[in-house]
Amino acid sequence: MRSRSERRLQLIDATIRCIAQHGLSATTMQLVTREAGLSLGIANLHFQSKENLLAETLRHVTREYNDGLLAILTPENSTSDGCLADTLERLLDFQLSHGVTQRQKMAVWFAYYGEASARPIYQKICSSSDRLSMQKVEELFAAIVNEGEYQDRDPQQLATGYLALIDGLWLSLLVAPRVLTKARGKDVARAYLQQAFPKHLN
Amino acid sequence: MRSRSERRLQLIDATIRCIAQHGLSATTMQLVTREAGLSLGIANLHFQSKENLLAETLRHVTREYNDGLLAILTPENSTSDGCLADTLERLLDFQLSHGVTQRQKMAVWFAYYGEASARPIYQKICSSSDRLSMQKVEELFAAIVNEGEYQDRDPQQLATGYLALIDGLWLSLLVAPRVLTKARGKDVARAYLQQAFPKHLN
DNA sequence: CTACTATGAATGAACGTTCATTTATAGATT
DNA sequence: AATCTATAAATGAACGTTCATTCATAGTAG
Repeated sequence: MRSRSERRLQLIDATIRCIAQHGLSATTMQLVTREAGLSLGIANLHFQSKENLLAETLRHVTREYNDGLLAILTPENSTSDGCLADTLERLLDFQLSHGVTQRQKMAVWFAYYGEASARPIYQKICSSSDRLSMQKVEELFAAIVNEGEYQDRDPQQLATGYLALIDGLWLSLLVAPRVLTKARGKDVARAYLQQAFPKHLN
Repeated sequence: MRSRSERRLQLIDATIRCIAQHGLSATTMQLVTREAGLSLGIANLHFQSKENLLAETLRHVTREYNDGLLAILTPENSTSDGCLADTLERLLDFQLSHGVTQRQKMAVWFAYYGEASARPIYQKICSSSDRLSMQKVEELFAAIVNEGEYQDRDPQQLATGYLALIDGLWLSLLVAPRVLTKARGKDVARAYLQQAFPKHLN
């Protein structure tokens, strides 16, 4: 017998693996609980319903990503480490790191995005996560624009473009990994940032 | 009584509406045939199975988009109209046009992308469509780089980045239309192209 | 003993698919 | 023109399956 939080995590991990392997629509309670090595009824005990389990799984993946992002983009970290150029570099490294771009995570991410337009709860989680990323990246870009005296650059527009670019690259990595490698994707994102902030990236 | 092709189109249209409204996983044969104003059995008569109906619907949406893209990017059109700058402008207009960015189409598109990693048939259709876009945009960019004597620019990298950016913008338009408007999205994409080809866009 | 965790057979709702039947259309026959 | 016949289109009740959920039962810890 395990604690409540341990079982919850165990089930969420199994859910992630099921979604990545079988897709969201083919993920059943049988599949999830078997993947977790537990009995069928256990998921309803800890999550009440499948709908809730799926929402909690999305929250888990989202939180994991946001925590990683905040670790880089919270002011105390980005200033204590020194220059903004380093923060920019670390942001790029993180967003195209192995942990973030592994198939399992991306498959889960986009599975929920695909259903988001029809499910308010998914839409809410996804959009509030996006809003956070946008805010933090915009702050960073604004600071860089200020420091580098990049006139005629709009930090908000650059942030919108950068985050859209990252999303698009993730999608390509997921759907056509043969065509686009992670290294190449990183080059593309880096080129975008170099064009935007030539003094801060080389 | 209608012809085979008419009924097929009628059912595909109804499927698109159902996916946009209820999501892919909640799209049932009941829902689709009722939306089309027809009886339950009719979809199996014309498409054999639900799986096939869904695949044909994806093919339909994909073909529609590709046709629009090819109308702009086939050599005879882009040269007959004159300069490459116009072609670039028309590409941008098309990809952020009302027809392409309407919620219904984008919702369908990303619903399938979300399931693509688990369903080979979806993956195949999506990735082959992506490959076509990539090829055509790369050709255009290569011609522009040549014409504008943009040294140190890699057409393939620029095309990868541009298409990823467009995908990411579509995703934002779908998930958070309040945050990103179509006009703003177009500005962002235009800014990318301006940075890449300053002589060809103003 | 009490309270919590875990199991998995049982349940009923919902689903895709089938098929006997009905309806509509077009060509042939008178 | 009118009637018959052949073919295809369309219907929806019925079927078997799968699914999420429930719950009686068993196990475990304090």
